[in-house]
Amino acid sequence: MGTREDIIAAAARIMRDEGYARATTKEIARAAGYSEAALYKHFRDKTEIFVSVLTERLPGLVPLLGDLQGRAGERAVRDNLVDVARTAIAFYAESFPLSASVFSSRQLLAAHRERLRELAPGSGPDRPLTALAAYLRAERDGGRVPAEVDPGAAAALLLGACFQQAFLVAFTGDRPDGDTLHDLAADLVGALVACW
Amino acid sequence: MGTREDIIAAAARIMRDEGYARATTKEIARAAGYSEAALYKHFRDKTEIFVSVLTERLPGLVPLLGDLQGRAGERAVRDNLVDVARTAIAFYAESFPLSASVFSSRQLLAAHRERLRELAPGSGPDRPLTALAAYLRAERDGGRVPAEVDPGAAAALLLGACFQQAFLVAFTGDRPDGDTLHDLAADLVGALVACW
DNA sequence: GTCTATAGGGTGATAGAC
DNA sequence: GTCTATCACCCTATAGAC
Repeated sequence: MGTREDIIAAAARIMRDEGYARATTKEIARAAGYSEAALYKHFRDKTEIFVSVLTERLPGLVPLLGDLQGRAGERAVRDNLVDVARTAIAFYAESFPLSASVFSSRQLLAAHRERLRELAPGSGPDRPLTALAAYLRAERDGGRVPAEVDPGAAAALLLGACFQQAFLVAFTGDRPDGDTLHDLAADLVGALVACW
Repeated sequence: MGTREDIIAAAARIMRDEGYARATTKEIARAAGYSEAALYKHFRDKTEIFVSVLTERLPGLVPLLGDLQGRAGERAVRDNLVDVARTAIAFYAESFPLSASVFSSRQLLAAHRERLRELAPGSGPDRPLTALAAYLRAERDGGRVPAEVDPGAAAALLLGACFQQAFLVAFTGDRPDGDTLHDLAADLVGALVACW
């Protein structure tokens, strides 16, 4: 692991555990085992460190969704959706505190938005939504989902619910155990596909 | 408007427009037209100002939901839900940047959570969810919603989707016009109640 | 209740040696 | 590439006069 990666890893850990406000260059440098000056040899400024954490360290929800689309038709749609919901809640719960920090300053928000578009076009926060909608469309074309279903709206309902549940988890601070998580995911999917 | 209200109003404006990081005591005092010292005559510390903004200035989504429950049966459930969705998206879009700021520091998050429970018990971020679920239960008891519907899950789907859409709006920075908002709300509700 | 002034501590970022 | 040392600034909170 190179210096740059050390720094990003340290920054990610501090931001997650202590909050963005505590993630000063001094703290990051100390945790990474380098001097503050070293930070500035690898990153233009502090914002660049933060944006790098966000774009390079977040675990992917998108990969799961991508796989899913290619395998449309292999398993029951309902089971696939429960998997998606479970993964999404866990993913959002982990990434929420970090993503939310972006809103602590307009400048930071703008920088992040800009950076995201420049180095990973089309991988913004709406990416999971479009990926899930594409999967549902594929299943619908395969006749395994009723023709009347609106893939975009259905994806928005399911992932939106996961997003908010994750917010609640992050806010209250207690993470649900595996069973609770599964039940929650199953209930949401159940309500969504009630009459499919 | 008293001094205290002036301060809260100024703080709210700065936090919304500039982000929490920019909302320093100096800025707030300047914008409110008072000295920094005056802030500390009305609030114990800066956290108390922030929490006051959050609990006293956010427009109410809950009132609408409360009214709704009392009037179950008067209008088509679907129309009521579209109203709820529209209001919820607007509400969440406005409050998201502020609420998100809570995550900038663990200490702030803890303080806010604590304060919320102490001065408005049961009005946490899950309040709209329980209120909407109660409304749906009332309609279900009245036979206007199928017996198989899970009110809690349905509420989580609809409000969750609104929450995430609001996040996307806040993230990209462009707010949708009234028509777009209405269409979005109608699509979400349509997908939810497709077979009710 | 409000002010001015300041304490006391942190901050991001840079210079220059190795 | 990394270090030590430091700058210039900004932050929250308080003291004391009016």
